[in-house]
Parts: sequence; C-alpha cells; structure tokens
Amino acid sequence: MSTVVPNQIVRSEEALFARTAHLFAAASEVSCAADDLNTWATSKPRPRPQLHGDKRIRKMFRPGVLLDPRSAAHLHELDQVGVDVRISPDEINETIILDRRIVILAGELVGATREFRVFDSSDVARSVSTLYDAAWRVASPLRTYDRSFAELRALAPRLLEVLASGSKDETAARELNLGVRTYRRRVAELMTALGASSRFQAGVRARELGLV
Amino acid sequence: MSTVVPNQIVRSEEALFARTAHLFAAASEVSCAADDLNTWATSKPRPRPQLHGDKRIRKMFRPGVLLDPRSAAHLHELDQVGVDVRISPDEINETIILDRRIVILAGELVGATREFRVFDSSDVARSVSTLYDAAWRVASPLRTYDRSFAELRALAPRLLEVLASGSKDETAARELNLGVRTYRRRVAELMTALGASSRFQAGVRARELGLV
DNA sequence: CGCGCAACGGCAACTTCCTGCCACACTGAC
DNA sequence: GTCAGTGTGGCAGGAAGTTGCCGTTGCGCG
Repeated sequence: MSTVVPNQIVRSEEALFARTAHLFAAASEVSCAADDLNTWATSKPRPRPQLHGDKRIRKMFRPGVLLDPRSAAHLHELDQVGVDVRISPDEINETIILDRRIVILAGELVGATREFRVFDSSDVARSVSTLYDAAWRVASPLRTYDRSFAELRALAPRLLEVLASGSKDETAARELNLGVRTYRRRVAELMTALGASSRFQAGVRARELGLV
Repeated sequence: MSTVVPNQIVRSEEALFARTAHLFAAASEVSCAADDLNTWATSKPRPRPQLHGDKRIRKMFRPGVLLDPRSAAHLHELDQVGVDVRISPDEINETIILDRRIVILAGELVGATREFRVFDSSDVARSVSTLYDAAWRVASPLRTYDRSFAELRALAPRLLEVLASGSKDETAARELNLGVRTYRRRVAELMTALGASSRFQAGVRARELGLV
C-alpha cells in the first residue's frame, strides 16, 4: 500500500473522518482507545452488520463510560457484533492504530476542536502498539467488568443529579432512600469509576463525560 | 413592524442566529442574560465599533464567567463600548429581549444542540421584562463587582488545575505557595463565584464554563 | 515615623466526608 | 431447614474540608 496519508496534523474530527474513513473500511486490524464515546470513531451510529472473520477490532475505554446507560448499551452492541471491547483502569490518551501501520494520536484542544496527529509509519506503529498492548493486557473484557457494574449504572443518573445539585450526603441519601453509609459507598464507587480522588475532580469528570 | 418572526421553536444556535441576526441589528434595546460566553449572542468576536446614543444593550452574567481571564477581558471590552454589563448573584436561564417585543428563551438541550423559543408578542415581552428587570436591579455593575475579583481571577487557572487534579488541600496549597488557610479561602471564594455549595458541584460548574 | 488597612497563615472548633467493622436481612444452593 | 454469599446501614474513628478568631506582616498615607 502506498502512503495514502502522509504524516500530518489534522485539525478537527470532521477532517480526520473525511481523510481516514476509507482506511478504517479497508483495515483488517483496528485498535483504539478513548475516554468517552463523544468522538467520531465511536459516536457514529453505525454498528456494522457483522464483522468478517478476518477483521479484528479492539476498543478500550475508561470505566466512566459505563456510567452512562446509553454509552454502556452502545458498547454492548459493539461487543455483540464481534468488536473486542475492554475497560482500562488507567488513563489513556485517545489513540487509534490501523494494521500496525497507521497511527492516529489525539493532540491539543485548539479552541473547541481537537487536533490529531496521523502517522503512516510501521516504526511508529510498532512502538505505539507495544504500549497499547500493555494497556490492553491489564484491561478487563467488557462483559466481565460490567457484570458488577449494572446496578451502579442504574443508580448513577440520580446519584449524579443530587451530587450536582450540591446537597449534603445526609439529604442526598434521604432523597434516594438510602442509608448514609450506602449512599457514600455508591459515591465512592462512582468516584472510582471516574478515576477521581476528590469530589471536585469527580464533578469535572462527570461533566466531561456528559453525565450531568 | 410586522411579525417578522412568528412564535416558534428554533433548533440550534446557528438557526437562531440566521433567523434573528437582522433583529439584533435593528433593535434599539437589547437585554440578555446568560451563564457563560459560549453562546452565539456573546461569542461572536464582534465588538461593534461604538453604539449609537439611542441603542441600549444590557447583558447579565453569573460571577463565574469572571473567573476566565479571556471572558472577563471580553466583558470589559463590551463595557468599554457602552454595553451595560452586570453580574447577577442568581441563577438565570438564558434569555434575550428585543425592544420589549421579541423574546428568546433557551429551552431543552436536545443531543448536543440547544433549542430556543422565539416569541413575538409584547405581552410575553412585558412579563419577561418585569422578571428581567427585577434580576437586573439586584445585579451589580461589572466594574463595581470586578474590582475585588481581579486577584481571584489571576489565581483561578492554577487553583482550578490543582483542584481538578484531585490533590488534597495540603499538597495543593504547597503547590501554590499558599498557607492551607489561604488556599481554602480561595477555594471558598471560587465556590461562591461558581454558585456551588459542594466541591462536586463546583467541579461540574467549572467544567461547564470551560474553566478546566 | 506611626497609623490604618488589608492580606496572610496558624490555630481551633466544627462540619462534612471517608472507611473499617459488624450485626442484620435477603437470596440461592444444597 | 442450614449454610454461604451478598447487600445494607448503624456506629465509630479518622481524614478532609470549612470557618471564625487573632497575631503578624507588608504597604500606603499622613
């Protein structure tokens, strides 16, 4: 294959989509990582009918996405059609690798749109793949991970609502018909899912993921 | 003037802009309220050269916008060219009133875009104006308000950064070369500015305003 | 200089939040 | 039925965050 996409910077998701869509269609191996589903690679409601046996797609997300019922459902759909979905406990920058050759890395946020760096180099791809694979190994398959997650997700919307309303634990617990102890357990689980170590951080993350 | 814009729902900011831009140009009295500057009415970098003596523009915002250096600068620019800018201590839905006749109210967020309701009725305008005026009276003029705000704004970016990073007050204070007491004072001021009563809520608000 | 003023930061008392421990209730397997 | 496993919620002790108080410091002004 010739160098279809030279090493370059792409200035927006739309541009990235326009320029690389054909690569995705053609690729026999797609690996990607993202924090949420608000990216072109994942948001397109295009659950391909069924994957060919020789096409392998791996997607890796943070636990936080599972807090959103719609996102979670989308991931299960993907899983259903043969996409390999895993949940990573670690923070990971948005990354896409195609056929161990093309690499797309998310870069700076310029204004409201994000820049992307596109590399067409098997050297770069090899390096990045190593890292990706390492992260992949410690990530858990969606189904395993999500088994213990369904209940929290069911509660999450209301939980986030009371949290975002600024109520104290005492009143919030009453609101949700929970004991204070249990309420705080839920909050702790939520924070773990969001990878947050303070409530302020949790608030930021929740908002980032569009959960509030 | 005939009914240029019938009572209707407009589905996005772009559509709203397209349909009502001419009204803004023609209006001799414009009153608006918004939580932040990420709206079409305010984001357009179009600080009109100078207002005519007979055109009055009032804009009302929440204190939070002053935490962003760029937003604050923009507001002062507006103030400079004769726009009447005030800071409201109360939560206010996005509202625009033109010539006591046309009213635009922000509605539901559908997906990623916001809907707006446009009314062309002096009855509606009269009612809404009453409410607007009441809020306007308790709001403080930008210059008065911002006098005591400049220092906090200077610190805000770093403050928000350590908060969003999830550090404890102890380490955060050290990071910023502040005593813990002073650090917490700043956090308290920040939360007041954001209208938040819990750190989670503050995190959400900060993210909403694009401060982190 | 002395004075007033505002910001700082330590201290302390208080509230809110976090978490381990444990008794209790419920459920499913046997 | 017993039993183990799981979720709940009270309690307690500690960590983190909030706030008033007050002595100290630094700055401008007369």
